[in-house]
Amino acid sequence: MIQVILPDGSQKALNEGSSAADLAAAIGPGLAKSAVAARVNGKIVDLTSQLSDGAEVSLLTKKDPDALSVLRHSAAHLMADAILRLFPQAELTIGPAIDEGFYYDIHLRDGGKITPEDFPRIEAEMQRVAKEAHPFVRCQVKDDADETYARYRAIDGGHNKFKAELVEDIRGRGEALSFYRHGDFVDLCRGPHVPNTGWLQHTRLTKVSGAYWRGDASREQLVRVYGTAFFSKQDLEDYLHQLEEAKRRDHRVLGEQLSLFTFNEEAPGFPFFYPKGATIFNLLVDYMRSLLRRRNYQEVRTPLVLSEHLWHTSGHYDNYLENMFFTKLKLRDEKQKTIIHDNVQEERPMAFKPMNCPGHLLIYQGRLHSHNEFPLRIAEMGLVHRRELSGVRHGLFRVQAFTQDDAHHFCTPDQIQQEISMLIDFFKEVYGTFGLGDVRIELSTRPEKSIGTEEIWQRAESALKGSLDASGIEYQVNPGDGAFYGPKIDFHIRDVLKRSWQCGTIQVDFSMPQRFGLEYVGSDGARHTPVMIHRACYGSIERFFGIIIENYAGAFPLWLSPVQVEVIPVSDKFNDYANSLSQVLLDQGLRVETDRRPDRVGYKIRDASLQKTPYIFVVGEKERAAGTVNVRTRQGTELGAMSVDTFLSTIEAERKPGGVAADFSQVATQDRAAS
RNA sequence: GCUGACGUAGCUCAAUCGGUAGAGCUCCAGUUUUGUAAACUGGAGGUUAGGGGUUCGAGUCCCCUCGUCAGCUCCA
Repeated sequence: MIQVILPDGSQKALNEGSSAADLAAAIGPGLAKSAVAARVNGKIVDLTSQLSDGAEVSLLTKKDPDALSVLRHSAAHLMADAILRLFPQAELTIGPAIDEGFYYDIHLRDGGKITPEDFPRIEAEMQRVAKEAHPFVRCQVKDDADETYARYRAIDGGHNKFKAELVEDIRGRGEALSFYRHGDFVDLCRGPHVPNTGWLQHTRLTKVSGAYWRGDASREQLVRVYGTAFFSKQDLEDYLHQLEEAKRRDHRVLGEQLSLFTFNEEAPGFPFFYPKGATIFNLLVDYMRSLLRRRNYQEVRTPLVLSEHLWHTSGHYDNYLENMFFTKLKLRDEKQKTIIHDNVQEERPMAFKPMNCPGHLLIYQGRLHSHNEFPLRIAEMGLVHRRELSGVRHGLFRVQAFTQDDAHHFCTPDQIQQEISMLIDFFKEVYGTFGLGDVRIELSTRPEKSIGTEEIWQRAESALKGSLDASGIEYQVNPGDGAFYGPKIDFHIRDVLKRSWQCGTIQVDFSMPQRFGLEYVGSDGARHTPVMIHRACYGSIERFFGIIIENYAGAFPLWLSPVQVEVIPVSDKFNDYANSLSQVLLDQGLRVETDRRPDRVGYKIRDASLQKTPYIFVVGEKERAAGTVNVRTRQGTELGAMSVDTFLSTIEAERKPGGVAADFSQVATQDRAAS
């Protein structure tokens, strides 16, 4: 007999040689049926794996997030099986589970291809094998003569050099080769897998793209087929629905439909904001400024173009060159005016700023500072330019010029922790205003390309860590992902579709102040080097704008709506009344439009609704006579007639950033009763 | 940057095998004076992304450049 320890600390006695499946059966028939895999001493393994005496065992059911990746990994095997049957020239490489599902990288001899048109027959084949419920069988291989190994080598033609490379690597590390077989299919795999292919009924292939063997552009081009898998049909349908919902909310499409912004071939990767987009952009800035004022920030403005020399001092030239735009001169030939000399070297070559920090450092240098004015918080809505590889541009999410709500805090080392604590609360408040309360924090440490000594990095990293630990906030560590001048914490927020976006960042920097020779006079009367904290909350205002477009699906809350009220006269006889109403609202600081086009009411209402205007006033004879407005919401609810004063007082709270939606349920009846 | 797909009116899309570039929306003009998600009629709008080639003839076939999209890689 052996004893195993269950998650609740209790012990269970089992026969020698019992598997995790046996344990599940011993606990109960329900668990035996729903168990997917097991976690033994922290490692996820197959249900069929043997348990040893004293092992800590927990059984994974479909509710466990780790079970989903086991399922998806198994689905990758199933897909590879189906593809081999349908594409005889296919050679398998690797096929892992990923966040959204799984993929398999496949090499096609003779340069064939797999397209989405092939998905239905691949899926049909997968479905067929899934229904047959073949068990996944693990085999450990001892030597080349092993039958399973021979079968593996032969399964896709027998000349698969990718497999040979993988096997070589594994043997090089002195590890045993393990294989998984289901039906006729065998694949090299560490496992674990679900018990049998019958678990894989709810799979779907999603897309296909190119990839390189081992992510190396100089190696072979592979076809990467993506799919996803779920335990239940409902989960799969929910996922597919969410994909459609994300498509419906695409900020690039909504940006055009709602006349917010556009792009033009003449300036690839640089957004053009239409009046409505500029309105929202400015509202985001206004809101941020109001918060900055309350926290004693001082806003500055610094140049877009600065000398190349400065970027050498800051370290950007050595560490950020590929992302920078440099100025080039063109000059007419002095003798022959028709000749233009291109790329003329300037005496003082200049570059566009990719970051605002050097400008702020120069401002700091402008006078002598005292510790008494610390923490000194210098802010700027700074427009930065960053050269991007052509393939990575994406709407407002990835542009070549963007505005950072940037700031730099200059402080003493012992002020770091309070500054960071303040910032964490500050940023969370901002995200909450947009309904983005689900915030995740990541700490990134020293990257390969960086400036500063190891000691300085240690200090900066422990300062950040200390602040996070002191705040009692959970965070995840990303080794080697920091900025070149210092470690950082990033804020990742989840939108209504549970998608994660990186927004805010806080970076502790001991290097830059040193490089620029910054000083302050301490209480001891001596000169010291200040610490600099780089921080941005929206991150990029352009990107944040894109995020909230998708988060709200274009139906902005009242305070952010570019047009808050659309006044629609039922015919041009009531244009004067409509104009006078709109003037009243304008005087109250609302953003109003009057639709005086000679069209029918229905047409104009439809138009305003499609533009997602929060409130629509329909006015005609009745309203003019009673001096009222007839209010309709963008959801299509008719609130009935009410006075403008009633309307204004009811929406008062909703007009403020983060304000709750107005409740008209009492108002309309009151007004109706009064009239 | 790499791989693949794509680029036709301001927008969304047609155009059979290589044979006269077309529709809806938008816009403009007129009629209608309109009551809660699209009134009617007419008009304007194009070097088919740009350049080169093949052909009697190119939106369509070939090459180059630019851009867009999906990934890869990278990032705010």
